[in-house]
Amino acid sequence: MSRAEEREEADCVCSVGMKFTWDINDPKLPQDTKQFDPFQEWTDGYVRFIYSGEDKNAQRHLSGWAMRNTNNHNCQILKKSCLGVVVCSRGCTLPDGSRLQLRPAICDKARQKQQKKLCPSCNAPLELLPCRGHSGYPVTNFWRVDGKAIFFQAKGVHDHPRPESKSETEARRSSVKRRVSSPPFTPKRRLIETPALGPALLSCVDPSDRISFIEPNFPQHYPSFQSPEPYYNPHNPLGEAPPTLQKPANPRLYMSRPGYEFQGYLTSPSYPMTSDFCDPRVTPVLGSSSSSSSSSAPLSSSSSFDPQTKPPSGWKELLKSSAPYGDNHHYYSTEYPCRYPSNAPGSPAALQTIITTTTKVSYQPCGPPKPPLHNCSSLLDDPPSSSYSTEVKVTEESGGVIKSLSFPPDTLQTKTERTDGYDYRYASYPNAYRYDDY
DNA sequence: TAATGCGGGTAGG
DNA sequence: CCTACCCGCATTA
Repeated sequence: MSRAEEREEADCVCSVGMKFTWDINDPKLPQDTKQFDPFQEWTDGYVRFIYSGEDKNAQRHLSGWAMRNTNNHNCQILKKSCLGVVVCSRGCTLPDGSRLQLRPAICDKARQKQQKKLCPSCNAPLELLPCRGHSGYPVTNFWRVDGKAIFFQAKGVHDHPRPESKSETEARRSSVKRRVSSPPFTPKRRLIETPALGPALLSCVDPSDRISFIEPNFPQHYPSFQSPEPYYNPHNPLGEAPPTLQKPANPRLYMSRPGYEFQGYLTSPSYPMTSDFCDPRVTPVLGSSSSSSSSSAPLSSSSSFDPQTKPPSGWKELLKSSAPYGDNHHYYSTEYPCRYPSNAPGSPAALQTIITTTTKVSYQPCGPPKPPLHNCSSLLDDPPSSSYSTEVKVTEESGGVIKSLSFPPDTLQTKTERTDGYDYRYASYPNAYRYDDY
């Protein structure tokens, strides 16, 4: 590594993972990592991190978001997709002014049960707000162990509030259990998911729990990475819908940007493109949809999102569950900056955010048993020592064409139009960029 | 009871 | 060839 790079490393604001140009599917991942990222509980956006293989949280593939295992038939890469968040279907406000934002149970069965419960606060049914931050599909997280490092890659921008973190949920459960075991009775209806305390409970939980994963030792080296404050402001009173594009400078945006676009991973234009960011190789192609996509004409058709057809299956349930809603669900539309991201206020690029990327995934069938697969370990068998050449990567990938589209103008309206109580949630399906196969 | 992972299998693109 | 996703199974906490 050159001296210059080292220096860059020192004052670079981006994560170690973002400094390299890699994709979770690459046969070879950066091997010369000298530094690891501190564990990030609330990753969001198209980010990459390289954690130490020793990091307990990374080992457990932890995430603040409720992520469930997804079978990608690739034993080298663990894939997880976001389940969203469970909220009160009525969007009621808890005594403390916050809103219920439960962590969806990971287990399908448990989740179904969970959804049958009622809001501990207003007794309205609970609703699962699915995540659709990745082209209308749930945000996905990928984990891969390679050498001494654990590579993490996330795709998509969560378009829903944060659920309780795992530790919060656990804390709540145990505290409830305690309460239940000691007192002779417990209001039955409170047994819901364990009630009311959505955020309220936070006050009962040891503060350390809120960020404490298994090893809370990591000082946030990258304060700009994760905001301690969820971008979704649960305290926002229902009545007053905040400025739509109000996205308070969201620190998390500052972390995910380098390196992507070149690969076709896209990066949200909303991510600051300040020059002090790392990856020097990056050549932002974002705003210029036309330039790099001469051959992508066909795709532009995808820009005509049709919430009615576009959204994946999960949607039906969505509709089903949200349809009954009345009106006071503004918060869905107004408080999810992710869906209506903005960078510089007033920036036209504001709505172009949710760009997604379809990365080619090398399907690596696992296990030798069945078909005489070439050992899927090929991925790992690569001489770990071989130095990783980002340059190589770039050239290889440059064969692809990044297609980009701008959000249709109506995206802007989605917000104001949404008065029906549910359609707003399906208004913006990006699918703006695609990675073209040669 | 759940969280997690795994992997077989399906559907749609 | 992929991706998303459903389902059951096993292990662990």
